[in-house]
Amino acid sequence: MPGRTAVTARGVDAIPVRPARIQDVAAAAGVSVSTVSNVLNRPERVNARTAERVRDAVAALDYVPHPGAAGLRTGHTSSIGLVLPDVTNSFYARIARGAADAAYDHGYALVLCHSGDAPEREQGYFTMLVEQRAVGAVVVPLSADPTRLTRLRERGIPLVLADRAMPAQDGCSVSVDDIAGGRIAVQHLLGCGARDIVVVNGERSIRQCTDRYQGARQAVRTRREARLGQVVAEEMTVAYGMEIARGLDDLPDGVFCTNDFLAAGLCRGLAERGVKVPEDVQVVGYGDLDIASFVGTTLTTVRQPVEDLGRAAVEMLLDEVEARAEHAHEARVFAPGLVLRDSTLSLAAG
Amino acid sequence: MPGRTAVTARGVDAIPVRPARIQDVAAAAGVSVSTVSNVLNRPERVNARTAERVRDAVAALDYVPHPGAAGLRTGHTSSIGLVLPDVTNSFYARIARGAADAAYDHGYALVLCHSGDAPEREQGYFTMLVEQRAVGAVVVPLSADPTRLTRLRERGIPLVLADRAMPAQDGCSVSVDDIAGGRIAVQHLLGCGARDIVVVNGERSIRQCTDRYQGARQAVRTRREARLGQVVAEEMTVAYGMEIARGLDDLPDGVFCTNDFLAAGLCRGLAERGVKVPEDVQVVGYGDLDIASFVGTTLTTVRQPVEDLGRAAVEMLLDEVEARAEHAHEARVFAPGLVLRDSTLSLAAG
DNA sequence: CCACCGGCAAAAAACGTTTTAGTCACCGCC
DNA sequence: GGCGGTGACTAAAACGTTTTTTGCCGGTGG
Repeated sequence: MPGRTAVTARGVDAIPVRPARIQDVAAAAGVSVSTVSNVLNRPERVNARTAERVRDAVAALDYVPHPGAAGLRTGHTSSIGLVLPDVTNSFYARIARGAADAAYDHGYALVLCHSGDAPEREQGYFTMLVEQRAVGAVVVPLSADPTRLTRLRERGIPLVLADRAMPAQDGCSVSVDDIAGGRIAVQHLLGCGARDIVVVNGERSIRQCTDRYQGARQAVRTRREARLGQVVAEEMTVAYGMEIARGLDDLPDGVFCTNDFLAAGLCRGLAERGVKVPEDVQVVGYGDLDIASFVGTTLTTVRQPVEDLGRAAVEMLLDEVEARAEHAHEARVFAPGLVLRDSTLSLAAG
Repeated sequence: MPGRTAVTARGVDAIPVRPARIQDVAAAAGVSVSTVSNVLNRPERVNARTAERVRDAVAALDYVPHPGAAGLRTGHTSSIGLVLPDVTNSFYARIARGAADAAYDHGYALVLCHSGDAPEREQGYFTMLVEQRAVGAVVVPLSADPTRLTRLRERGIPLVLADRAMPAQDGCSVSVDDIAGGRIAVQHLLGCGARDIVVVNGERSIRQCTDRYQGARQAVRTRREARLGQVVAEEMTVAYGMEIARGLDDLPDGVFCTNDFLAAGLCRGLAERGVKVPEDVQVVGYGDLDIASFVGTTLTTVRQPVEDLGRAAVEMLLDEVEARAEHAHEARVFAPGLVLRDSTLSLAAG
């Protein structure tokens, strides 16, 4: 799709005014270059009156330091990488938002690396980050294989893994507690009176899926009379959710879908069969995607503090970058929460 | 939500091996520093055999040039800014993806600036970009007021506006042709047999909304017997879509909602009233959000080539950066397309 | 009166490149 | 044999900072 061009015009660029150097500021303030630098970086070392004069000059000339030059001298830049599979996926987008917020607060630039499910591109970004002398990176790696990350590691670029566990001696990581998530989901179903519960799950090979199921089992064990079943969908999509709804033989009274797409599909499938949600079957989803509040009967679901993940990742990274010696690696795990909507009876909360 | 810490460990960082400098390469290859530089930047100037030797040394030492130092000398970096209101919004996320792809292809780093609807933060990012000496920026500005962008402009940082028109003499811009979008949406309704059509629109102050309505009018004018009405929603949300469905007095036979949220809500509201989509009323949405394929009856909608927007923006920006003198500003407009789903009868396509 | 010190400020040496202006050897030509 | 040219390389000067070292000056304790 080449697009059409509406209007064009020669670029009449303004005269590109050369930005002020530190030297100019020094001259304007009648001090030496080093004094200016000191005012900017260690104000306590310089006399208040002089500092004042220098600051005036800075303002007058609209001086901004050249980070390249500074980085050259100090050996570190102020940019960090964020590499993730797909910005378009709302889960990762939320991580990105959290990371962007934190980076902004700390004055770092966040360079967005969209690996797009292509391992070679992920690798390409890694080398770009070492080229750029990025000071660290938050990464949601494409595969669990940790050797892929060695290139960064051995170049001395600190890493924080997001949404993937990491042996804590290797570095920091942030993730959501999926066991707890599964537990609160099923606890809620039990609290709403459900006793015959089915987990509609994704592939067993996905860590998140087995964790959520494990949490569900923990919850069920607390109730003598409750039973737990499981159905595994090939893919975690709306379509498979519908299919599973059609295939359910004896209807359970509660269903925990380990993702909101499955849950949405399931609800639709049940509706087609004339089964009412939540009167006949109560449903809990997982993820609190946009879709959860849009489907026919809005979904009770488990919400993950994803922005917090991104934010924490950046902050842990910067701690490592700035503290260096005293930094202790940490695998921080966040607690999910429950969002109550129409697909459960909500007799009890939690 | 503080999160809990599972495991911690002292950071046993690998000895931070100082990266090789160009000087080391020169020594290893037995040539001067400038020769190495020439091999890397203007290979034609140096003897093939020498170049070979240098390249071997580069590989052996795993040398990567220091962009800060290079930028210091050459005066330009290789990073560009992408500032947008919200990465989490799928429209902007798709722009980001396109931009990231293009930036990656051209070897530029894309720094993500999430302005989050806060004008002062947007401004903060602008100054960050000039500090960082970014070579240019793609921006989806928060407000139409162009004076906000002057800070970048007068610092000589080229800009490409995305999703907002811009006088072409001031710079490049990319956008989607919303008039065409409105037209094809309503043309489709007409083609499906609808004659009494209502546009469910957003605030008149939003350029996109008035454009889409204008397109709708154009389409209707081609049919003598067709009539067009308009309802304006306070906000373009699912909730308002439902409300409007409830309030419709004499049902039209076709509805064009200028965004998919409205359309989804409308469908739900109609269903509550027992009105069948598409048998009684045909509905077309706009935007092809995820939601469009999830709602009860999946939505026929207008799809915008958003990734192309992002990609084109970056490419136009880099053209301006690299060509400078010969660059001609351009306001590129992309054509939307129609996605056929269940909410229209699809007697005719397009 | 001297040595020393503390508080400021300035000079100068990096940091890792790119690029300009050579240097040098060699060649062909009158 | 001198002379201009050319091809291949190098020395050295930037680029804009930060940081270490040095220097100055007035005050203070001995």
